[in-house]
Amino acid sequence: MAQHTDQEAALKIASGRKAFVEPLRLGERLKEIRLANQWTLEDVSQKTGLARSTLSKIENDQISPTFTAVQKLIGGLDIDLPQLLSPPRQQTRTMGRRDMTRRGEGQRHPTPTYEHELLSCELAQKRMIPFKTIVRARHFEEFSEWVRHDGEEFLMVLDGEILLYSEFYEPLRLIAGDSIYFDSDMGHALVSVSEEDATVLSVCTRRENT
Amino acid sequence: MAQHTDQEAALKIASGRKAFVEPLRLGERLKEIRLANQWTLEDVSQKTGLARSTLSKIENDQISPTFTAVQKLIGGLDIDLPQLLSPPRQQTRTMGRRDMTRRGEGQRHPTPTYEHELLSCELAQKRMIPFKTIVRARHFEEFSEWVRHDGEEFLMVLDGEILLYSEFYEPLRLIAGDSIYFDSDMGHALVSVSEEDATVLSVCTRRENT
DNA sequence: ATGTCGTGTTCACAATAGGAAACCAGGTTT
DNA sequence: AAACCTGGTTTCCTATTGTGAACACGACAT
Repeated sequence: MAQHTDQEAALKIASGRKAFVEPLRLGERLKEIRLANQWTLEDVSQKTGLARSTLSKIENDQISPTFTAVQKLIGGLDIDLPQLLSPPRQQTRTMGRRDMTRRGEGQRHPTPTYEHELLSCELAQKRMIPFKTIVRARHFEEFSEWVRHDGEEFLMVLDGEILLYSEFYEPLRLIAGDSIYFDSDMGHALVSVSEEDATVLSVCTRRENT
Repeated sequence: MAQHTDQEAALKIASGRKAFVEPLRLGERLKEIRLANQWTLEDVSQKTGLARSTLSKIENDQISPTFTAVQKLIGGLDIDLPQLLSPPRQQTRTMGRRDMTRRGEGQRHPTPTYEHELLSCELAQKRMIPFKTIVRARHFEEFSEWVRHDGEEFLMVLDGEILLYSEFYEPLRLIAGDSIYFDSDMGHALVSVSEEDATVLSVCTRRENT
């Protein structure tokens, strides 16, 4: 973790959170694709409608293309985003990473209804997202709409007692030690029903990036 | 002249089924995500480092964000491209399964060193495997060899105190409330060091089907 | 009322991306 | 040699993005 430029560091501080800005060699990748297909800049220009010069600058990381430009690229070259962005298939498993979080030392992230504490957030590129939550909500009405996010979620009540509302089921009462696993794209919402605000531990699957 | 047009048409058909650039309501989608998480423009600004005004204009499709801007978005909000771009991703899975396990009602699975209790084991085809463990081992020597399994593991100490031995690190002392995330193909082993046997909650990723 | 937060939008300007043309190789042809 | 191509880079200049400040609107106080 010593490869941070000042700008990246500043960004981290400014954003207050992780901001794991991956290198994302988009230009490099584009060039790869172009050469792999033996296309010339002019060819690509024809296909995409972008100027030769623009393409050159993108490949050399001299400019950051506009999103419309990216669309023209993926449209014109008939590729898709993942293909453009996932050249670094490095992923090299088995590197033995680890990231420990002491009690209460996670990154706190308050909302009106929940108070989240993200755990192990030093580690990017992980397949699960663990976090502890203090359930501040007391009534279902406090939620403007269902909470939902792609993937699956596992949840265990650590303290207190909650009511789990979900889109397709009756509300479920859970006390400390109880746990539940569910598809998190089904709307859901938690409220505390114990005297003190309940706390739960959740683990979500991260969305697969193809 | 006509030939030129034909050529272009042929090119389109050959190279791009999606010759026309789809609308791609990126702004709309961003707003969805923002509201779904009950974030304000200012919040998102903090998280991403982009100006409030910029975000507003992006949401209202008044500008096409630069790719660096998009990166800041996905980085700051901890989402990924597909999530940002695929609003119609709904109704794919959304089957809303769930599986609840009351405290102590999981499937017990004892070993000499650990006493596992599998949670939510009614549900097949899930991406995570949650289980609670009573750590009976008291000395590292009780393990004949490293525990290791493909994927990643998240672990939180529920009661007591443990020592986490791992292949590439010094032993780590964890007490109730502490948590850790690690690549589980790295050898690991737990021993209780508190008076009573410690209990931990673990969640493992299931082996990928690739 | 008036004030003052907090949220989202709209200025006006600075920063930067996109495009046309000029430029610079290195090959061919003459 | 010089006169071409051809593919890639660089130089302008314009169009657009990105930003801070000002603005408008409500909510909620005083």
